Amino acid sequence: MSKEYKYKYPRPALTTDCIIFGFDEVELKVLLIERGIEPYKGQWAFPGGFVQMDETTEEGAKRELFEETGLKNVFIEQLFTFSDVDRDPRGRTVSVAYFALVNLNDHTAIAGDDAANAKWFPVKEIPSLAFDHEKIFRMAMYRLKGKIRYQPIGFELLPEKFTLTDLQHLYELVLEMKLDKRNFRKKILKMDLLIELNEKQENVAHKAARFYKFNKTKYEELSTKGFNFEI
Amino acid sequence: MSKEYKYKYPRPALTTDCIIFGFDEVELKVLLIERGIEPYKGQWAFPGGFVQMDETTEEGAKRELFEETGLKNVFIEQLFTFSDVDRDPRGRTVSVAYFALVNLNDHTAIAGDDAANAKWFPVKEIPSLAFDHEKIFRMAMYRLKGKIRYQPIGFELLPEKFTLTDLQHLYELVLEMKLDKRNFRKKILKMDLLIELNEKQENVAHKAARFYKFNKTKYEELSTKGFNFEI
DNA sequence: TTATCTTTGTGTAACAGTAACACTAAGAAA
DNA sequence: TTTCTTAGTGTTACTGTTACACAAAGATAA
Repeated sequence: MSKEYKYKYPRPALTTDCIIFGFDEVELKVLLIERGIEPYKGQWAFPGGFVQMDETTEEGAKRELFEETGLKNVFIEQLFTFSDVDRDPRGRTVSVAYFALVNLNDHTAIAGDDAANAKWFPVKEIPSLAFDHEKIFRMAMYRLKGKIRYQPIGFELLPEKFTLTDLQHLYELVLEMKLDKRNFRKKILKMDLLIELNEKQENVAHKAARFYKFNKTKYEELSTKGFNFEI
Repeated sequence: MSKEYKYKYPRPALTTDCIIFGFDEVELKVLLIERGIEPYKGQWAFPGGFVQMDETTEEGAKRELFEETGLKNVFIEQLFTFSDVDRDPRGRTVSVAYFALVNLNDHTAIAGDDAANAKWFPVKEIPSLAFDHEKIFRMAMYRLKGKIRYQPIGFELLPEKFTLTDLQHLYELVLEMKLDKRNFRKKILKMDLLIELNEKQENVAHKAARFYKFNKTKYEELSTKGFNFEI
């Protein structure tokens, strides 16, 4: 039966949208879904859906993320709430957007590889998007760029073990600027937040680089004491 | 007639809350409203209300702000969307919180002075608050503190004309730390964003300080060219 | 009219952090 | 064994930050 829920005053529909950034050690990508129905049928959009009555918007976004990628326990953060009156032609809809960061190499079977209508797009090759999702995307990029310098969120995009060159490349990619190798290493190592592993690259046609991992526990300890991460 | 609006799926109610910071050259304050009805009757809460179908959440927050303070054209910014399932005992309610900055000296008749149930509280003397408003308040304070260093939002709290000592006091108050007078002046003047006025304090029992005003136009020009404000 | 009080307004030197820059070492492939 | 590619490392100049004290202005009180 339809039209079951009645209210004294009209209410906007409430949805979440999830901007999922993925990094495969080469490119920064976002996950888009091809819409199968009108409006905007055939166009690409961020995964998202209605907020249920028994979940917070963050839980809703995590649920969507899991449904689309099979991933749990990934970094997720509220981005912004979009509420333009005409942003959805079907009727008044307010959307709380979240952005998530995942690594594309650790997890072999992340949706988009199999799901026919989901695909990872390099952030430099985004097609035109449905609804106000281009606006949402610009904001997500801006936030990522601003945030990566002051919070150690870059590690969320890298695999557990990474080389300093990997890390530098990621920063160069996101910040869209070249960084000096020696200065970058000096700075990041001085923070003393990386654990040097007794492991090196294998099967590379040059000197093998050492692997490191991020010391999250130490970071959390330090940041309660007022330490500020900064690249 | 009631229960007029019907939907196929249940929808949370959508509200805005507005954390209005005011500065009177001595203290930093926030505007609170005493609730006249249940739930939380008699307790204090941030002004807010339901989002209408023909306005964005930001327009709704501005409308509330105008209704409570009579102020228009003040600085306002989205803070966060709060969506805990049980945050309102009357039923599922999601609230988009905004924070606003106003100066309490420029405008003589700002609500709270007359309206019996609205009052400015120094941020160090906030009573216990209704709903999840204490959580909202903590977040607003944290945001203000973080943001004032990297964006020239402090000027929104000061009158048009202010002395460098006023500005320094505001920063000391918000950042909760003492700043060195000479270094503070050097830094702020080097940015070249203040216009030195040919006007000094009057009726003060000591050497009169010069007035300055913020060059907003120049800041906006510079920030498009990549300039970053920082104290 | 002079002394006192309060706050304004200013410079310098030590120090810390940032930016610029090039070569040797390792290891695979030819 | 030579070549190729990337890893890994230090020093110097420069820039910005911190720490710090006293004379000038101007109202008020003696």
